[in-house]
Amino acid sequence: MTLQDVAAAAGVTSITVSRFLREPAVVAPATAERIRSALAQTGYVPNKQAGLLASGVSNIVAALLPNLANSIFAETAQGLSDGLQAAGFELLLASTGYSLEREEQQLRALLGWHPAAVVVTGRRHSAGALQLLAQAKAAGTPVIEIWDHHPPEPGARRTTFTQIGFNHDQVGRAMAQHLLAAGHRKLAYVDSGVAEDYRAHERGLAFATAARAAGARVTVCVAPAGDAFDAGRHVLGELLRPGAAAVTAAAFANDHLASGALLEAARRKVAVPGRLALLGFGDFAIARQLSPALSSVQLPRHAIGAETAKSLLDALKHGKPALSVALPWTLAQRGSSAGPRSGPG
Amino acid sequence: MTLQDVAAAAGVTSITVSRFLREPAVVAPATAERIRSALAQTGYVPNKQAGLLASGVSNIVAALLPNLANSIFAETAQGLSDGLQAAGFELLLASTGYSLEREEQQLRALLGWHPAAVVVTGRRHSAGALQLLAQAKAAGTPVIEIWDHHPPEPGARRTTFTQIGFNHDQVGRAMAQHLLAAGHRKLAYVDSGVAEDYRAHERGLAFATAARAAGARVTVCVAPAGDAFDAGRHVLGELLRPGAAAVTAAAFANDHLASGALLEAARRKVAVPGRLALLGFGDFAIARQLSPALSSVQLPRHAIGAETAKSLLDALKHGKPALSVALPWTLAQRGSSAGPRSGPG
DNA sequence: GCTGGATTTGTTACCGCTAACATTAGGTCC
DNA sequence: GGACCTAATGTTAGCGGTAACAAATCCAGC
Repeated sequence: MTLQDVAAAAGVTSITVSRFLREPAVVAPATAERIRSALAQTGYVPNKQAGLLASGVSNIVAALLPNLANSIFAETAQGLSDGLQAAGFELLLASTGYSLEREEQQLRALLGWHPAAVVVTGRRHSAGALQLLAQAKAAGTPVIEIWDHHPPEPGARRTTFTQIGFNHDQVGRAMAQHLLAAGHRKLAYVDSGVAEDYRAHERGLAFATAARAAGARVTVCVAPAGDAFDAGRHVLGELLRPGAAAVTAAAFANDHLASGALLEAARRKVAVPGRLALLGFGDFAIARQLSPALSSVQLPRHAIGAETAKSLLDALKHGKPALSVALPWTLAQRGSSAGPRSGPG
Repeated sequence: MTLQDVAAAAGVTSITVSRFLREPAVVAPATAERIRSALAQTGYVPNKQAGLLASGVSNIVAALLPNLANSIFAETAQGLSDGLQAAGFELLLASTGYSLEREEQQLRALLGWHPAAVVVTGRRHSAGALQLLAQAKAAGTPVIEIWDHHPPEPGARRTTFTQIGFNHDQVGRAMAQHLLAAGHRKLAYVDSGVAEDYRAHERGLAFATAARAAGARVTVCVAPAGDAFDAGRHVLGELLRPGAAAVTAAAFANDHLASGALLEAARRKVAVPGRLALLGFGDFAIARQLSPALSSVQLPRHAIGAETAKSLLDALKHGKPALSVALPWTLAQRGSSAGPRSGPG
């Protein structure tokens, strides 16, 4: 079914149907009616390949996220999707599984659709991906890095892109300060098992640096791969092992790990926060349901997507580059790290 | 950057470059080398719109899921994606938010890409969507309905499509039988707040029918909208309210609701399963972490996607229609509904 | 009744790529 | 050494739509 078929059925030429579809007002009422019925009768579905190719304008936004299963990025995708759909844009999603190599592959595939804008997660990319992005930016395609908002590294000589997200160093420091303020001096940071999640690693680094600067001792450990709850349970066991350096508070790379630890603590009848304070990251739905409720860092998950869509649409409309935005986050103190510490440190 | 530019840089015509990209072996080694360097130098990215339009073959599979944020469908998407990517197909994903109207909209948009196959969730569609799907099927495009595997309804005269999933009536009956076998005679089924999730509703219906047939009393209630854990907590309060009909076991539309109820029971020191047995659906990661662990129905979440990809690729390769598949599920008995009931029913 | 502008529809070329066929170059065989 | 095959590359047309311009129709105004 092509425009030609519809046109034949309506007794006009294809361009008239094409016009009717894009701007119904410009065709005569009688013709419009004939076209409308021809359309209904043939069940015509416009071919986007042909349309985009001919018009040269794209209404596609390509977005790359580490994964879609995790609620953390799914909400961002939702925010993006909502904002774009309202403006008539189509969202092309792909996931990288936290692998830079896969990111480059997927990016190459997505660019083949000639998107109007490109959204990638984070500011670390393979050399090839970086080149593709720089090329896209040079060609006037807005490129936005989301989930990060960091100043450019002094040494690095690379193209910079619009960033919409927050500063993970700041979050790491805030997590340390929160536990320090409660009187803890023997801390642990539990990194995620996903080695390529450099943002979690950066938070850990900032956490450790800030805590050590304040005179605290920090143990950094890495959660095992596999189910994150189980990994958290396992880590709790490690932290409390008799031979291990005693810690009184632990911060985690994400709420799944922290929840696992919290549940395991309950099972072992380890007092939280009395014996061990716990602090998560991401504020997943389960976090506030546990008892004690898990303290966690609330992230602008949806806002990152919504803000990106807004910024993108603005940039496309006015031809100006999109502006970087630092979005707010908050550390929600709940039972698992409640109040200043009273017992012996 | 078009093929022409690359061809000019390599001193050949565009068709030679086009051939090189699709089948490098057919161009002379010396030419191949020149093309390779021209490719690298220009940073050429092929235009898929043009390629698909010209060749008339599509490597796109369009899939519609209720949502992506929920792990239940995200895993299916992952399974689909994995299987298709390996075969060189691209997955075009869209979500419907459980709305038939949005499904039709999205379907219309996706069909504009002229996909090689279409995947939709469930067997209930709007009249318009049904027409589009029938039309696609008539044109030789495989259409697969996932997450359901039910015989066609006797009265309905509609095109039937390949189904890959499981029978929700069976699951509902099994859930009832599980609780009946433990001696429960006062049951409740807690439907999800998403009115359009007809699969949950069907399970509830089958649950109630089977239980009543066995002489049990069944209360069906609907969880309030909003956070599913909170909804589950709320429902538990309702079930135990003094005025309410006493129930000794409750089955839920999903594990989030059930987990909320389980956590609330713990908070209220209501014995589970002693005073109230709980049974979820979906086997979310959190389910087995709670104590008592939540009994739940384990679903072939990933398998539905993987099997669909396999079936689809097979159908496309051999031109035969894809085969319907009923995938296995199991009811995992855990602490929340453990053992035959001993106390007074 | 004719002119001139507005309204409506049509014609032509082209977007970037590929299928099908055409051409050229290079080597083999008798 | 010319016919003949093979390998390598080029030419032409067209995928389904849209932009830009051209033509036809209609009506107001004098």
